[in-house]
Amino acid sequence: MENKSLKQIIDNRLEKLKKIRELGVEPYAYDFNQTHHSSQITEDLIDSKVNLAGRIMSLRKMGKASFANIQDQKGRIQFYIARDDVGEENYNLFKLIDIGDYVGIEGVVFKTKTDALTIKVSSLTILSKSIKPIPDVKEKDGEKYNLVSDKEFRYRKRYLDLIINPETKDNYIKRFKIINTIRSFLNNHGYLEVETPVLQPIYGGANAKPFTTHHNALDQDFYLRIATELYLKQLIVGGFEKVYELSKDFRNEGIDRSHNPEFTMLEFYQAYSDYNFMMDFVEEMFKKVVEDLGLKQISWDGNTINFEEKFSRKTMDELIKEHTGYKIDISNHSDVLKVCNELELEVSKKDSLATLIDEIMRRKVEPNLIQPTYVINHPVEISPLAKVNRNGDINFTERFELFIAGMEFANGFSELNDPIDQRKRFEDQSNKKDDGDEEAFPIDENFLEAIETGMPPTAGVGIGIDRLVMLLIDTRWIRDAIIFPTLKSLK
RNA sequence: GCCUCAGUAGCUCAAUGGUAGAGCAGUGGCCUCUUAAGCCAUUGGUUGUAGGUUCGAGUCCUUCCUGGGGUACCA
Repeated sequence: MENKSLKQIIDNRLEKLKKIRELGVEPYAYDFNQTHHSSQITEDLIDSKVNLAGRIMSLRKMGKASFANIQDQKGRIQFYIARDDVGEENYNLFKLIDIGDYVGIEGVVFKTKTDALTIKVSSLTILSKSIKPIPDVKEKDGEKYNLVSDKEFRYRKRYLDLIINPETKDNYIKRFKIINTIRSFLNNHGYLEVETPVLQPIYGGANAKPFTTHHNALDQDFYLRIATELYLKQLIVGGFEKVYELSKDFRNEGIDRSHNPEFTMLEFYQAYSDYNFMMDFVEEMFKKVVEDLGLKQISWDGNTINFEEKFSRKTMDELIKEHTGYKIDISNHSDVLKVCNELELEVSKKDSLATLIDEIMRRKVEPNLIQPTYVINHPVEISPLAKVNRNGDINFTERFELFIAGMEFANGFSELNDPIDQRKRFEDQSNKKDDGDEEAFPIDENFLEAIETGMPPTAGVGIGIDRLVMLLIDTRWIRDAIIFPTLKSLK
């Protein structure tokens, strides 16, 4: 509960609220005519009349005249208010203003003796009285004081983080711009944005533990989707040729620096194309996003990443050779096992070939893929929805994963459209599940029937949007990229 | 899930096991060019929670809660 100190502050503000009403003023206004934002106030506007609105961030009261700063979406601006300019009544209202209140000001732009662009107020309107105080951050010479250091505070009360920390706001503005850029890119290429069920009777399309829920009227359990893949492909079967869905997926797994239980995923599918086409397309999309942010290269966690060069494409055996020095036949289990042991990886000889390869990739290769790199042609066992290689090498698939700065950003493939093969792959997954693999997914008969009806050759891609945002705002923490991250409730 | 660190006023931080303190914010006063405004005065604490050790616990031990950092699963 609130303790005395906070209660005292709130009581004082409630008292002021009462006094404002006694002056015949409604402290929660209905509208305000904003003619300018703080960032638009320049020397060119000196002597011009302007109306601005925003939140009071600092106050310097000096008896019969005062300075204060307001913050709007674009930044901050100082205003000057003097009793002789606004009149006794309006100045008395101003005296009841606190840090955190929203106000509207009408006035004229001028420069103070210290050359600060300032609004000389002719009339002040209170727009919203703040009852609960915001942390008062002080700033001098770019140095900030009393900044809230508690990360938990910033995550639980993101609105305060946004008020206090301009760079937090900048990061989320970037996030939402990135998402808009991606939408425009896909729309401009003839894609249709679609919606598919969040509540799914059978989960699939990825290897992950799902959230489970229950529909009362149907008396049936549903899963929150872990991926949109199986529904989007049914739309391809239905005759849509280019579709995408940009939305939340849910995975009931651990929370850490780079994982949140709900996260934003983009999946898109294009009929009559293959993974080679999609690698070009994804590359173009990434370059467009980076360009729209006004960048040619980006720095992330101390690395400089260049988006001007063509993304390289390498198979797993090429990459393993490059990063470990071992030239191995990745279809030979005992060779791969031997290399795993020599690299001191924690594996057992019972592990499948695909697991062993994956282990080498994850430990020794992927963290070193700093510049944009497509890893291509994954083992069929870990790619149950991808077509096998057209060159006849049926143990490997036409699949790619895009790595940048050691993180995976995209996963795509030539979609498996052979219904007989697809059923067999599902049965293998289902057997793994029966053997206790919690993340293998169950057989989805609806999906198989759709494929049996006939799906055109198609390529599809999934892109983790939160990761992309992390890359572009240069953070290692997904909580800096997700505006309301999942937290445990306080008891 | 495991390991580890942390939690003191609205915010930032102090306090050898020995009376819980400061700055900012708040409140009252003075102040018509201030900008971490200034000057004077002043309010505000069950030290995350529940126990224990001790003459005495913010400090040592244990439980629980929440979070941070690792790590596992994973995107």
